Amino acid sequence: MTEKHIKPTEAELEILQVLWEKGPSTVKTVHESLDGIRSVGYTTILKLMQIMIQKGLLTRKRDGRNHIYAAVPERKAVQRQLLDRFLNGVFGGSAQKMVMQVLGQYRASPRELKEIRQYIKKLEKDKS
Amino acid sequence: MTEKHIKPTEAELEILQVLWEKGPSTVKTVHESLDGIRSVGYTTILKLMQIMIQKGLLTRKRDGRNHIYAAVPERKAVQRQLLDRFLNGVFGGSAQKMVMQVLGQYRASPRELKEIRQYIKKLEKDKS
DNA sequence: TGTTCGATACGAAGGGTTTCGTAATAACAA
DNA sequence: TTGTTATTACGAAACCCTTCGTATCGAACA
Repeated sequence: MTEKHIKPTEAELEILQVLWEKGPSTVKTVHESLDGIRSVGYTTILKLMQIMIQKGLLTRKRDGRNHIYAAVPERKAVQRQLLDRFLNGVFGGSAQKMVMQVLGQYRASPRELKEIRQYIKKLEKDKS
Repeated sequence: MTEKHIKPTEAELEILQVLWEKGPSTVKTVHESLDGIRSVGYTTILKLMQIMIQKGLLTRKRDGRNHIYAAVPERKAVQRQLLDRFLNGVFGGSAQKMVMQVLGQYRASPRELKEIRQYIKKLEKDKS
């Protein structure tokens, strides 16, 4: 399951998000989730999910007259890959630059900042 | 110059990177930079850069028989926009989750970690 | 069995990106 | 001026993603 090149499109990523969030679901469920955010046809989602099966991004099993779809790659794995590409493509591979930009751009709550700081301290300890 | 929707494609982003890095350049320079990384034709880059002019991503001026191209949007502005989309699309908008994943995934040097920690402290102070 | 109705399968259009071949152009040199 | 060469302009193909209309299927029920 450790696919070399996971590269979901934007629409595919939306679908994966729903499945990661809700667990294995029908097309109907996924469609209802997404249609709430942006208007999109039922068969559009269906088609996308069928394509995603061919690409190996989803699996499915029959359940009466429905299909139940499940995400194949794990959320973390996809995030890791996309992050890697993004970091290299947009920030020249500098994790530091990216982190600082994120922290400056979105004000994390004091609690979050503290947690991040502690996480860094932990990393610093683990290293030595 | 504060474009509402800056959304360079991948190829366009590569070109912008070169121009941000090297400053205003000819097609030849950009092509040589990119061709070193992945094989791509000269006229492909030329065409892309011409399209980018139409989109307002680049400007150019004549210089003898050449054109000198320059990036229009600032690096930081593009990074900010792309980061915003990425964070929302991939990490559900949680800066904290993303930062922690980045820090865990790429080991920053002790010096970088320290700098980030200090930056956070600065943020914490500014807030109060 | 035959009808109904929700779900699936499929084709094709529309839009965008990337690619490159070829034609036109302009500077420079002979 | 004319030829040579580097550069630009342009068109079109190939590819991919997204969208949806329509056809098909199949379970449930009368």
